Amino acid sequence: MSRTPPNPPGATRPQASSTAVARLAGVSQSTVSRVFSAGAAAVSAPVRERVMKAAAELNYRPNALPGILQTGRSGIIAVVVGGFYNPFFTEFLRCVTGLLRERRLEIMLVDTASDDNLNDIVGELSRYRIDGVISAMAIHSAKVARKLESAGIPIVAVNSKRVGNMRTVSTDNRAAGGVAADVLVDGGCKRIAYLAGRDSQAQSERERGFLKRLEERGRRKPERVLAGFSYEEGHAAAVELLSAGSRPDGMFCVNDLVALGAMDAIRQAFGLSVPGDIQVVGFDDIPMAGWRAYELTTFHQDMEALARGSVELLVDEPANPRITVPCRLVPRGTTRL
Amino acid sequence: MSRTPPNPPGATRPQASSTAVARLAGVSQSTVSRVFSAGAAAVSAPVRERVMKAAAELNYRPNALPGILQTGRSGIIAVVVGGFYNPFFTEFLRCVTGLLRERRLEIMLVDTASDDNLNDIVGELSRYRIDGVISAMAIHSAKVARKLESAGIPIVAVNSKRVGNMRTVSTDNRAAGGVAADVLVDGGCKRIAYLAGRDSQAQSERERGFLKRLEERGRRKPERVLAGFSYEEGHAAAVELLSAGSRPDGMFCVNDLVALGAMDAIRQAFGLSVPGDIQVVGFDDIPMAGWRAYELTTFHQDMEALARGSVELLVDEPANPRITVPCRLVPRGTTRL
DNA sequence: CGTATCGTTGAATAGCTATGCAGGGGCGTA
DNA sequence: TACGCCCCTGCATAGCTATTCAACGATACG
Repeated sequence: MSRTPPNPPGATRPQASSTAVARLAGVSQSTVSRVFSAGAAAVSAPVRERVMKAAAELNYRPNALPGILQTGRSGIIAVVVGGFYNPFFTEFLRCVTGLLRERRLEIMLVDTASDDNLNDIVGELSRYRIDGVISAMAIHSAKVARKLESAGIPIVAVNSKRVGNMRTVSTDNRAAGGVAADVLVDGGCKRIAYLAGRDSQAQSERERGFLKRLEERGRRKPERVLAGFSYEEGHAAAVELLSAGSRPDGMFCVNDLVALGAMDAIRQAFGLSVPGDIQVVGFDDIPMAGWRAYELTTFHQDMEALARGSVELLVDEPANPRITVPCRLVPRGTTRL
Repeated sequence: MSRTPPNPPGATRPQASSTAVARLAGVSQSTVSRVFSAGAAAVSAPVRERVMKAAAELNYRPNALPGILQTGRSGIIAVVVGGFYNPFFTEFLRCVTGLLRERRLEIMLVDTASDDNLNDIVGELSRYRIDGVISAMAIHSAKVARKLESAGIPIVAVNSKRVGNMRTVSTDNRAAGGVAADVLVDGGCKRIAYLAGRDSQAQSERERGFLKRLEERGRRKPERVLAGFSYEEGHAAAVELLSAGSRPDGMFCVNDLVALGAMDAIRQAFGLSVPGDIQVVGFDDIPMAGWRAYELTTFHQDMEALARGSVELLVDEPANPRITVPCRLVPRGTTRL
């Protein structure tokens, strides 16, 4: 055990280098490198064994950094999520981490809501020579996208409008909005309301499809309340809606959290029944939508497909830079259908 | 614009080096480095300006890798979470990402349930010269901890038993278990049940404190049902318990997800009332515990404190390698108190 | 005017691995 | 024996930045 200089606080113990292993094993550094290289390198059995033994003794682990320095490829993908409050994001994260790990790519996590923050972060990611970015924020910034592009970092955005050369993968929000309209109309709803999210691509597409189908079926424009994306906001929006005296008998909500908040308001604060008095449709199919207290009719976003699309778009660079993933209605207990 | 060799698919556009900037600005590479170094380096105003202009033209971003190569410190912390299903983990993740970002540390995300997987991952993290690991798995592996230690990578574990030189930060699970017993006993419960999680430090500490206090207060051992950690498992466990004919009037659940599942079983499947027929206490205080349909009495884990403790323990390396964070009862509507 | 000092800049180097190139030895074949 | 070939190993190098040391000019002071 040789003495090493004192480390700054929090420093890792200095790692053995391949040169040190080589010295101990009585071979050259190249040979050590070959032993640890993935390809079936040409190393004789006895030498290989000696190297392995020396490596074990020194606790040697190959260092990826010099390789990155030469190739410029770090094998690291940044995943940007816009707030963890929504289980939708965490489920997406779960799927993506699994897929990236299969491809032996590392995940750098970036959590941000504000744009300023993201601006700094672009610089930070460049410093580490990130190979690409998968962005699953609720609200995307065109400015940041362009900045990444100018830095030469490819980006895939989920449920986002296309900016520059950005690749996108999206749920077919518009089609689902249409189906939501069908469900409520076919279920016999006469006075329909829409609980909207803040401005985002997903939100506006869902609303567009919903409005279009309602119009096609001869209904007038539904009442619209701004709810945001959270349970509390959904609850407040429903209270506002029902307090104002309007009594809708059908509600389409921008996502499940909003829908669940609205349901609780309808039932607890107003003593009304779902689906008896008001039918409710959500979006995302987060686990809570299936909980017995809710049994929410909603749309299942195929997270597995969204995640796979993101990774393929980023890594394989297929010809078509945009993927649309269908999503399916999950009929449960909050609608008549 | 000089020609560069073709890139492999998915490669980032090659980044300009400080040497290239230096050439364009007509200065030395050292000078460019000084302009971009944080400390107020001694560079004259006109030179600085010329360098900045050249850098902007080439879209230059400093490369962190050579520095890492020399110092051995990557500025990257790995955060290991054991499954995203529990909002507890995601909330922890949110807090930790914020704190690490403040300290200008990057986050490498590792999601794993299985140990085998983790074993590979230790090697992977060494390759990137990770500065440290924050582990928030439900179930920790002593083997992995030792392997990390032998690799010289410091580790902080949350709600885990101490292994080797590992640093730990934990909620005071045992004390909280005692308070849970008080709440149920003081609330008048006569037949108390415990819905247990799978083997983990948090689980066993909560149970230990709970049992000890019940004994101190002259109650006999509560009925114990194994539930796991999820909503579905909690639901199933409660169904099992109530179907078996035993009719507890108080329940302490290893976490909120289990408690919410149990509540839905009690109410929907058996038509019983909470807290009328059965009082329920959970653990974690995830957002859903406050939802109007549940209003679950539970213990708030101070995630902010747990996260801060983790980061400080890892980065500042204080004398005491273990931190215990108190947690507080949040009385809501599922108990009489 | 001589010297010390300071501010600014350049040259050289360390940090570690993968890889191309060359050399050495062994073996088979003519 | 001579030659060619293959297998294995070592040598040298690129990749980029921060930092140390030296050098240079200018300024200030005695």
